[in-house]
Amino acid sequence: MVGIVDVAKKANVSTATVSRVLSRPEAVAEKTAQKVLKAIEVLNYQPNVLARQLRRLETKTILVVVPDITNPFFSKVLRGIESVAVAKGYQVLLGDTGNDVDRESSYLNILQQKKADGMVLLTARMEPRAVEEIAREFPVVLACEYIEGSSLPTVSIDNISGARRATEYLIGLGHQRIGCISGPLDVVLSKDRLKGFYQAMARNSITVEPVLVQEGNFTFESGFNLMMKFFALNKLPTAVFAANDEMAIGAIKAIKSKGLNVPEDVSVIGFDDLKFSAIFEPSLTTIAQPAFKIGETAMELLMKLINKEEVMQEQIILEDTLIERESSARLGKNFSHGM
Amino acid sequence: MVGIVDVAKKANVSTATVSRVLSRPEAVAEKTAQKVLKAIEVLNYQPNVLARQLRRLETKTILVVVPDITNPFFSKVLRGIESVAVAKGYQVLLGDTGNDVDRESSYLNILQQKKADGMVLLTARMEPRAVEEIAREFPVVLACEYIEGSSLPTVSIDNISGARRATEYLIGLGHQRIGCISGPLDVVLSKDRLKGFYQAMARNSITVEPVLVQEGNFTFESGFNLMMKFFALNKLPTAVFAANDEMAIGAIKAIKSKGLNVPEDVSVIGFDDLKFSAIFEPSLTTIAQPAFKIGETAMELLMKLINKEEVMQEQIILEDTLIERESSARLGKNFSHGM
DNA sequence: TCTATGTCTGAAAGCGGTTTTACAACAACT
DNA sequence: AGTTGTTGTAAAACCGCTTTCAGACATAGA
Repeated sequence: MVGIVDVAKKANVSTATVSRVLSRPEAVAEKTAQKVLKAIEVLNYQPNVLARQLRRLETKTILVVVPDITNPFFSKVLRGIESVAVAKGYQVLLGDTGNDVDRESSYLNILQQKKADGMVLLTARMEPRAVEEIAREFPVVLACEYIEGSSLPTVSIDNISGARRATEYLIGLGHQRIGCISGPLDVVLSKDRLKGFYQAMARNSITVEPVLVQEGNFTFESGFNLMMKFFALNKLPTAVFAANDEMAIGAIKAIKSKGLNVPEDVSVIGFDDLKFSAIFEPSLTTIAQPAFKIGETAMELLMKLINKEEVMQEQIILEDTLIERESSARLGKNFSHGM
Repeated sequence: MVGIVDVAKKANVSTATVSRVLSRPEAVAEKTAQKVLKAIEVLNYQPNVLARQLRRLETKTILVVVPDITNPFFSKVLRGIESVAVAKGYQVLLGDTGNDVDRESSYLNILQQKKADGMVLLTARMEPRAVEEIAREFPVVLACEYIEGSSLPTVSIDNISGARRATEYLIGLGHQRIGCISGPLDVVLSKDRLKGFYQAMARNSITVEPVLVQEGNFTFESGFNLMMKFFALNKLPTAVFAANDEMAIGAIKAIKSKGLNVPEDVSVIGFDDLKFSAIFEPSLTTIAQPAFKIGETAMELLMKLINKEEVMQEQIILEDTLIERESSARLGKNFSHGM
């Protein structure tokens, strides 16, 4: 291992000078710098980052905790985070929890052990208190999710209004018997989307039949099964709001499996706008989240926290968009197949 | 910051003793250990990992370089890696290259700077020489891809035989005019799949029409466009082998857009077995790669290299599987719609 | 010529642990 | 009692780099 002392020796200067050439070249004479640079070149010297970090007490690394990296929505957010991280000279340490709360909180240690300068959480199911405590001491930002009643820095869309918009869109198409396949209700984000659904129904004075609201877990399978449940209960809605695209697609498959058509017999709307949602047939009407942008924004916010910059706004809400595609249609519309 | 000296002072021992209590408790008297433990407890002492790493010259971190984390195939491999990493007390640093060769090689520095103990590459488009050089000095394993003519540790399936099997499956269904939509040919993996395609054709003495072999880039769009090209050239094959599922689905969409049906008019087979491939309609016949297992195996291999264990086999080939679904059928089969 | 000012550089003290070395204390043997 | 061996602890060196502090030297001004 070639170290800074080797370079110093070779260039006939002190280690301090070598260090300065690397970090503040303007503070050292041109001629000396040349000598040092050459020695570095010849010896192929690579500074040991660990030592530098220990000295500076910073890691240039941030931790991202994800509930499921396999989920394309999260990986897109992650990419947004990564893109600005790299641009700012940071690396990202990945923590995939596999939707496991214990593993989620175990990642807090990494921060405490100074292995990362900050953290962005894409999931927040652990003890709110634990997160808040950590956040007091280290830079933390929540993305996508937030913690109820806490004012931690957060970047997300407004899930309530998004879900409300989705539901009102269906109502606008004439639907009244609208089913809802929600996400797991221990997640704030799911609660919000459900809340938005109820709000839309209430605003339009439509009574919600309790049995038409079912709790899923964001997987394709749960979407499929819960739609089948509607069939089994003989409570077929004319439209379904699913709290994410994967479940929406599951629901559509269930409808098709019963020989019915989407949107002719049942309209379906999802949430997230996965790439695949545009490809699926029928293509899925959905609420698009700016996933990449959420990631970017969250990372930018985190950078500001790390650099102790003035932050005027710690709760950032990004815009979602309703994307109309084939899976939704006006109630009772007379479909003329084949043009 | 409470440090080891504070603990030592509190417990009335030296810092060395505190350190020993933490790393080799058997080397210190029971009574002393108790005192120390209590002091640690009271002060809520957290050892500074950076300092430890600097001294031990290890990071307990591995670097994973991925071409595109958004691609569900890679994220699944990544998950496999992560699962064994966590089990062994390692963290994973993520490097997403966005398919950019420069960023790919820039990640090599992380290793040289000792920010990671080892690396697994899910992409290897950079200078083979650069990789080999790094691999001489640090533990490196390639997963999914490999480098031609090099004997670096590798975990993957046999892409040649996989592609051959896919093609021969189509041939077995009676197809002769088989089109191939390959991956980008600067990637070994793509070359191999193409090679497998040619092998299958040659073994069965079928002449390949050059125009029926087109180079895509693994995206849905390229699959769609190249299939459209077949139409435009008036060279419609009766079956198509696409080098991955995304392109296969793109091709199917193109076929459908022309008013033809899959598999009635054209059979399509893909490669990877994405989750979505089973959901898409028609569900996709494909070659399944054990993505998670590739990740696990690669990480296990890397662990052995890091621990300088004896490794009997450095090139590991895992089994792929042909999954028959709806997108492929016997040539000229008389389809009876509606059962 | 002598002092003031400024520019460069080197020595040394950390950063916060781990590990080696040395030694003290005590038990067990001749 | 004197020697040897064992065990537990403290002191100090070390990991490799950064940064402060002060000294050396050169140039400019008095």
